[in-house]
Amino acid sequence: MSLERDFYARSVHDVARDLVGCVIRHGETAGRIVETESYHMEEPACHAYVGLTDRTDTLFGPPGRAYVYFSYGIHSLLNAVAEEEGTGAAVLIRALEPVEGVEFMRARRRVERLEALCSGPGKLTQALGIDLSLNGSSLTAGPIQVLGRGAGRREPRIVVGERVGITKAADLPWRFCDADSRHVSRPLPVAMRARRAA
DNA sequence: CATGGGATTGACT
DNA sequence: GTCAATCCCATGC
Repeated sequence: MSLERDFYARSVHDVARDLVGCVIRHGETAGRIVETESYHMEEPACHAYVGLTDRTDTLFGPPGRAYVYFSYGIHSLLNAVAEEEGTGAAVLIRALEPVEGVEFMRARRRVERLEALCSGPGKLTQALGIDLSLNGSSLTAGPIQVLGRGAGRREPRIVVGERVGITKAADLPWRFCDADSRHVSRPLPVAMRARRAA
């Protein structure tokens, strides 16, 4: 049921789109992915743009591993390494819909609202207990697992938008959101702003 | 070795 | 809408 290496050894943009609707699990907690972004070494917003360094080692490694890095001195951000070994590319996991272990998430996050638990890349790592020590770990063998969209589950309706919070290559449409989810992070993509659920 | 920027969040005006 | 917290890592002296 876990996604295998071949799933990740493809165009990082296809991987990002196809990860929406999949379930990510760590320990007692799990959530359904509702938002991702793709990053590729040929474009300056990607950490791998600078080439192979100690930091980007994981990005250039084999597909199907976790790239976890620290942001703003506070947050761990989780990515799934994609494309063949030697190509620096990864999918940033930006938001989840909580599925399992909601009380663990509430305890770690110290907030109650379901929509506040995992609606951002720094929030979901805190909720799932993911930190820098998991950088380079396998997503196919664990401890972090990624499960495919179950058979019979609906195909998510995907809205594409511009990536969030970057200053370089900010116009590329490499953000993928579940159009029907209330757990997508702010700011919402333009295509999701007008329609408010009744 | 010193410096500065960043794929964020939460609190506040 | 603004802004600070806080630390890893790349770069440059």
